[in-house]
Amino acid sequence: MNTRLTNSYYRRKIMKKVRVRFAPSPTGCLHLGGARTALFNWLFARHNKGSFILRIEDTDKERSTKEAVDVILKGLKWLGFDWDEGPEAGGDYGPYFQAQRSGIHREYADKLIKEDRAYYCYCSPEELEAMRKEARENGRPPKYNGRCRRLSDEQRKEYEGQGRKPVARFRTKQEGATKINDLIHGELSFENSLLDDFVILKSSGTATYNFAVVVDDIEMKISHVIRGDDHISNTPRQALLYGALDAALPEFAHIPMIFGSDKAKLSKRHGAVAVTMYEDEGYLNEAMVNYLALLGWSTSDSQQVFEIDDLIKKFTLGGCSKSASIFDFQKLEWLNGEYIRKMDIDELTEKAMPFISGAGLRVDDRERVKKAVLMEQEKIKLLKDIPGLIDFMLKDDMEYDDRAKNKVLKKEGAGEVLSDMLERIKGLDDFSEKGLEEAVRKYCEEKGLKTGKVFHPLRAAVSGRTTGPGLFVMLEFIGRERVMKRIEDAMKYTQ
RNA sequence: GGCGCAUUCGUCUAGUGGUUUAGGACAUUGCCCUCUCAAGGCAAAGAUCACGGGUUCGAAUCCCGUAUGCGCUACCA
Repeated sequence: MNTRLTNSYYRRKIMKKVRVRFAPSPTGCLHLGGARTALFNWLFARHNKGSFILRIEDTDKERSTKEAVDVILKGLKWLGFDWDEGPEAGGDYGPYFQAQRSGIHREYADKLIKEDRAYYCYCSPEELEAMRKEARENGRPPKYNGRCRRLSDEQRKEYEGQGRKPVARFRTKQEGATKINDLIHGELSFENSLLDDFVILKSSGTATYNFAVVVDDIEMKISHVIRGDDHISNTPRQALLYGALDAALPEFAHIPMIFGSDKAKLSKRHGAVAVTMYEDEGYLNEAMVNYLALLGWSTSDSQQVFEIDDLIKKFTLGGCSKSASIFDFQKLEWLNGEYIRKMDIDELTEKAMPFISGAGLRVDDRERVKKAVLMEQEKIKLLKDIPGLIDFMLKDDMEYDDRAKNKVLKKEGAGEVLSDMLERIKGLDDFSEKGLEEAVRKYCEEKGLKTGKVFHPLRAAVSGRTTGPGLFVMLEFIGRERVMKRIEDAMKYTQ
């Protein structure tokens, strides 16, 4: 076999290897929008057997915190998005904290300066502000006016002498247009003349966002940039930098944003925004991932429920929509219920435990808790709901809700039914679901009563509510002694 | 202000020139099942495809305007 051919084939394979990254800035928690961006990147990587890289963009030293990094990592782990390279995972293209890459950024900037594709600018923030204000007042776009574009050595020395610290600006070419092929939006075109000489290195010596991403994406051999469409307008600037740095452009895919119910950007107002807060609310990570995938992505058969492997198998960027979507809690809850219903009872009990004990219920008899959960499984939407659904079965004392007290127990005949039931239950040989049902039905028959006339007061008396699990399983579970005591207690509400 | 992106039932969406009286899902309403609540089954209601022009025998689908929303226009990311 021809070696050269093999090499080029091999190289092409390498070049084609999918490498995507999720690059959050640790200035806040991992919210839904970020989680969804992470999800699409992760799915794309897994679908294509590529690498998913996590890079922390902490160049804004003012606002970045270590706590935020931890929260982001925790959120990603909860959702199950494992990363192949990044914090904790390591990798060959580190460091994965952008702040630690400033040396690399500066090297690239130096190269641009040397080639005169970038230059130092000594204008102060005040001067720039005045410049913009003046431009605006005269009806011109507030672009940088290029004052330091051609500085002589003397001028530069003079500024330095004044103690001015320069920024580095990219010499943006003003002719032509920059075209970007976006995998979701198609061809995007931008006039270069609308761009100004943007800053690539701040006076502190650290890179700006637009420069740092490009350098890091080149260095990390990122093949596809999948990010929120709020970055579309940044893309031409970045594309120009790729060109100046003589690097091949990655593929771009800009995914739509997620809004709250008021069509505004998601914020604190929309409730639990940190992804980890959904865990505390009793959402399942599988449901969350499934729902997030449904926001802005779909298959042509409108499938709604996806196991994670199915999602990986079916995910393509072509299935992404272009327009922003509104986060719908009701649908998330429905999906959560779907997953809870499908869940193995031992696993469900395990996940429910913290919520149950957190509500002050006794959990030492695990089998008992499990049985109680099983009885209500089909009804659970959030894990958080569980204590309220089963507490009357696990506690000795119990309260009567309004409907039970005033509607059911007050009904005519309820008192008589209850005192009869008390007698029969006392003398019942087989206090089991089956035995109870037989006895109660027999009683109805003898008395010529509709089953509802008996079942309902009995349920209300024993559970204190009008809804709940099947009556007879519930009675068996609660136990003869407590059932009898509760019936006695309930008689005081009857007329 | 300039530029960019978006616009199909309340919400998420299918749809890529004729198979569309615009399909599905959540939510809503009704019926069935049933000891209750759920779940499940069935059904209804809900979209003049943002608006206005074109192109075409024919447009939700292509083109051009307008409106609205969002984004960028920072030494934030």
